[in-house]
Formats: sequence, C-alpha cells, structure tokens
Amino acid sequence: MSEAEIRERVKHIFSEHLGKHGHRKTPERFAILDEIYSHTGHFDIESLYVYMKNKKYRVSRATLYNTIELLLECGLVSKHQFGKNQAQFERSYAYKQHDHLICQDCGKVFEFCDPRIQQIKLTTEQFLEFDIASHSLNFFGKCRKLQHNGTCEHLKNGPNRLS
Amino acid sequence: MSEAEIRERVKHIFSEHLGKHGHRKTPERFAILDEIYSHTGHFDIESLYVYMKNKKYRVSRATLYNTIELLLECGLVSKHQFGKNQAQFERSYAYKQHDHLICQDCGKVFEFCDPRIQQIKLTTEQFLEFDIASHSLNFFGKCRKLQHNGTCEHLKNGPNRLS
DNA sequence: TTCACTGCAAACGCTTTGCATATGG
DNA sequence: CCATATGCAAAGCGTTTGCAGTGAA
Repeated sequence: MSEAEIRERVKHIFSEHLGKHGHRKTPERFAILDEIYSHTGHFDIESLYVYMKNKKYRVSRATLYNTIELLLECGLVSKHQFGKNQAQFERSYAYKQHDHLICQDCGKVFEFCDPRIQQIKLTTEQFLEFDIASHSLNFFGKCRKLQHNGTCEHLKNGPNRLS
Repeated sequence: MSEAEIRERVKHIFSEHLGKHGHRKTPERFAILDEIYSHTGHFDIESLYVYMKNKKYRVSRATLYNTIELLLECGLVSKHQFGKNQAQFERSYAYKQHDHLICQDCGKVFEFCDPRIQQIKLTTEQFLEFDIASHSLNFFGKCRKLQHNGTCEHLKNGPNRLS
C-alpha cells in the first residue's frame, strides 16, 4: 500500500470513528493525524507540538493530547513507555506487528519482530479467559557491537524478522 | 526458601552490592529493603512512603528514590510501567520469572508465566547481537468473566504456568 | 575528620484541567 | 443556536535536584 493510500485510509477510519462516537470532525484533528502519518518512527507529544508550531499550525498541547487519545481508541496510533516518564507514540496502521529492543548504553530503541509472541498471546487468552487487545514486549540490554559514537550501527530501525 | 531466609539473603546481597560500589551501609537503606520484602505484590513510591511514615519511620521520598535505584541495580527490585505515569515496583529475589496481564476494565494487574518468552529472548540476543538484561511483556485486554464488582475473580494474583 | 547520605522543600517536566472563545452539526 | 472543541495558562502530580545538617567509615 502506498503512503498516499495509507493517508486516505486513516483519514477515513478516523472520520468513521469520530462519527460513530459523536465527536466533531475538526480541522485540527485531521491536521494532527496527517502530521503523524507524514513521518515514521517514534515521537513524543512535545516534539510533535514543536514540529507543528514550526510549520505555523495554530495548535495546543491540550488538543494534541485530546486527539492522540482518540487515535489510540481507533488503533491508528500506539503508545509506549520505554522506562522513562515521557510517553512515546507511533503510527500503527498498515505496519507489521513488532516489539522493541532498548539499548541501555545509547538509549536508542530498535524494532524486531518475532511471530512466537502471537502464540503466547493465544495461550494466555485461552487459559486466563481474557480478550487481549494489545501487548508490549520490551527487551532492555546492551549491544555487543556498540560503536565509539555510542550507537549500534549494525541495527536497522526497521523490524527484523526472527525465528 | 522461607520468608525469613529470603530476608537474610537479600540483606546480604544488598550489603555486598553497597560494599562493592563504595556506597555507605546506612540504616535507612536496610529499613527500606526490609519494608519492601515484608510485602508481596506491586507498590509505588508514594504508597511505600506513606506506609513507612505511618510506621513512624523518618524517611524521605528522595531517599526512597535513591534506594530503589540501588535495589534495581542489584536486581532485588524490578520496575514496571503499566501505561500510567507512576512507576510500579516489586521485590524480585527468589520469585519466578513472570509477566503481566492488565485488565482494561478493572485496572487490576495479574501475573502469568510462559517459558516461551525465554526462547524469544535467546533468539533476539543471537540475531541482533544484544546482551539482554531484562524484559517486560504486558498484555492489555478485558476479562471474559468480569464480575459485577468489577474484578476478575477467577484470576489469582500468583504466576500461572502456561504451555 | 570527611564526604556521602539524609530530610526537606523547591524545582522540574510531562500531562491534565479550567476557562473564555470559537465553531461544527 | 449551543454543546463540543479549541488555545492558552495555570494547576497537578510523579520525580529530581539543591542545600544545610548528619553520621558511616
């Protein structure tokens, strides 16, 4: 699916969600969705705020928090806490399931993907009689190939299929 | 291992850790360790503070944060972020590996244990050349057997072995 | 004696809330 | 119209920091 197509689809999904729940379809909400889907990778509210301010949008932090909440509800954005107090977010439509590996030396967050997590999820659902909506798996550790500049160069940021 | 024995062992481990790193062995630090190991389950700094204050300890939040940091370093306590901004902690010596299931209806946190997570960890270490020190796996969902009082009565708080 | 550690309170940073104004339905 | 959403700023709240006094080594 092309990026342009994704943009259209998420707009439609968001619009449906707002309609179904009696929320207004304000230009701010769609502008925020569009900004989020114009990038990849993780972001926090503050950097999204600064970024939109720099582009001369008239937007407030309050509206960003409000809108992110709506986007979480309809699954277009996912939220992470990588041990710090500031929440991290990422666009999640049309992006493969993945988990995170956090380097305790350089602080960087890498993505990987291991399908076995789905089996654990299924077993847990069956045995504990839960309907699992989402999960978060984080590994914390140190890279054996840490470079002098403090980064793990051999790791790409895209999901790596394992097993 | 009995609770009394655990208490002695963690005191010894903490003492060794403090000695090895040139930290002082203050009574406050051992009092905090003892309080933490006199309970099971999750706790946050504020409730530990209130609890110790009620027991007439003269302790400050600053020292609690300081000491928890030392306890994290030597693996006697582990830290969790279940989606809220307040960190949760739990004693981790002589307690089997487990992960968490968070009920989105009642907010309760349950424990379960699935050995397959270890395989995922090993594969990730091999393929991505990381030394993984710890992990956190959280499942978020809703209990199919939610009671009228808003709790999931059939789930025990102890780890349930799956698979 | 010395300097790391302590309690206290102020500062900090992320998030939420209150309120007057604006606007979608 | 008018209830909901917005921007702004203040308040909230968990955590960190600064500092003068304390006590472990």
